[in-house]
Amino acid sequence: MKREKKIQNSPINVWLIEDNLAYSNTISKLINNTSGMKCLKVFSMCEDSIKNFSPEELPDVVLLDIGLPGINGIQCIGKLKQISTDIQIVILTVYDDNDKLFDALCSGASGYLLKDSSPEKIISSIKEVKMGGAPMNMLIANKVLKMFSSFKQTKSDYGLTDREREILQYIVDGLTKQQIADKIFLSFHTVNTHIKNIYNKLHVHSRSGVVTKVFKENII
Amino acid sequence: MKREKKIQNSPINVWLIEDNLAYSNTISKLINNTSGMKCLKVFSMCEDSIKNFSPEELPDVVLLDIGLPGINGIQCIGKLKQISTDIQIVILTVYDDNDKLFDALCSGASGYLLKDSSPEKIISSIKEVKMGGAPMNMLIANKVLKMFSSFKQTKSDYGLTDREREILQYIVDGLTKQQIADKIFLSFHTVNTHIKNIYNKLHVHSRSGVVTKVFKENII
DNA sequence: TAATCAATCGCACGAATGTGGTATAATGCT
DNA sequence: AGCATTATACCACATTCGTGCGATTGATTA
Repeated sequence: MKREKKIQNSPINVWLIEDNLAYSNTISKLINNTSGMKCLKVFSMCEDSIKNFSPEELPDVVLLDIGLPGINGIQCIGKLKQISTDIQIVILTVYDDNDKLFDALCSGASGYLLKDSSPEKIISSIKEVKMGGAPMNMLIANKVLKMFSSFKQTKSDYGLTDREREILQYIVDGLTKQQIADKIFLSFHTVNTHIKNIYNKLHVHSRSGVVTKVFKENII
Repeated sequence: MKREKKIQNSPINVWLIEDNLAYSNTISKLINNTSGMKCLKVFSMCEDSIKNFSPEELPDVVLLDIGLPGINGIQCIGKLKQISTDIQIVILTVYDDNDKLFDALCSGASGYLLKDSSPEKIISSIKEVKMGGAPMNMLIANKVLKMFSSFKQTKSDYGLTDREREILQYIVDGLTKQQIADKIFLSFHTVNTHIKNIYNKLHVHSRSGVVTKVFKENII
């Protein structure tokens, strides 16, 4: 009973990592003026946040500005997550380029906000990420989804036949011509011919070339 | 002036592809009872939506249930996008597994809602996607971001030295030992030795093996 | 100081590769 | 019926590869 009450009532412990003093003042005040959350620590560098922490008072949510001096802000995400995966990290930045966004998400960020976000959006994002959500600006969410569609494999085929594709797979697996011949009960010469044709179709002249092409262009 | 007014006032043209009649009735009524949007067509199969369309009356937004009979709902996304990339597709489904989600996003979906979403969420999502956003449920957004962190390369290294890594890159590029030697002004024998060491460290015995390992385990 | 490691260079040789041919039977298309 | 494609098979040969061995130099470390 007491425990339950504590969990419900304990404010969300928010840390802020941000080098712009004016902005960090604004945000920390905003948070502290909101019931249900407290901005307990403010750092201007990632290093400080990692050094100055004690295991008892881990943050629930970290608002992190990437692109500030000192070590790479992106790396900071990983280091914080290393301390505890329970720390939810929300990026708060002016950068909206795909590279930073992608790197931040890959490193384990749970949210991504641009600095032009409204105070209401920032507050709701803190609540949302605490509840297991992934707050983002509309623009950011759109970029994230577009990244997926850019993953879409073009599946080049180069007009390979089924047999050629089969043998190509064995080449990628590292088998020699003789091993391939044995495996699919063909003559060494037949395998040799197929490989010749594969090389012609893919315009390569070596095993390394063909394997690299297979992976880079998602053949097979 | 007149044009501007038309753009502002023309309702969002929404299509619904959904085989559950009760649910599709509910949703289409919900949309038609909301000012600013109209549900002009309802299909129970993807095929119908692709056949029965005329270039003049393209939808702005399609609410698509994946996992209904007929062709794969995922493929439907691609086909609709092929007709026009301006069509914004929002998935509306009961499935929340990573595979369906991933495939849908890769195929070009601009939003992903679960069927337990509130009517308000559905309406706001239609507006949001029209404005260039990417509406998702909290749970879905979280899954999407988690997918990114699962991409994170482990960067196996196998204790390769800088020189070895350099030569490994040339192998991947398809150069022969002699070509590598010429390129970095080394003796053929030195390159040979480096490659021997690389093979030992990576536990491979052929060029195909080493290249495959490089790509599968993100070495270099 | 001794030891270890990385980078360099060398030789030898069997195994495998890449490439130039040619040829036959089966299948499908038009 | 004729043509194209595919899969099959063979030969030959120069090139390249993989791997066994050993050796010297310089830098770093114990």
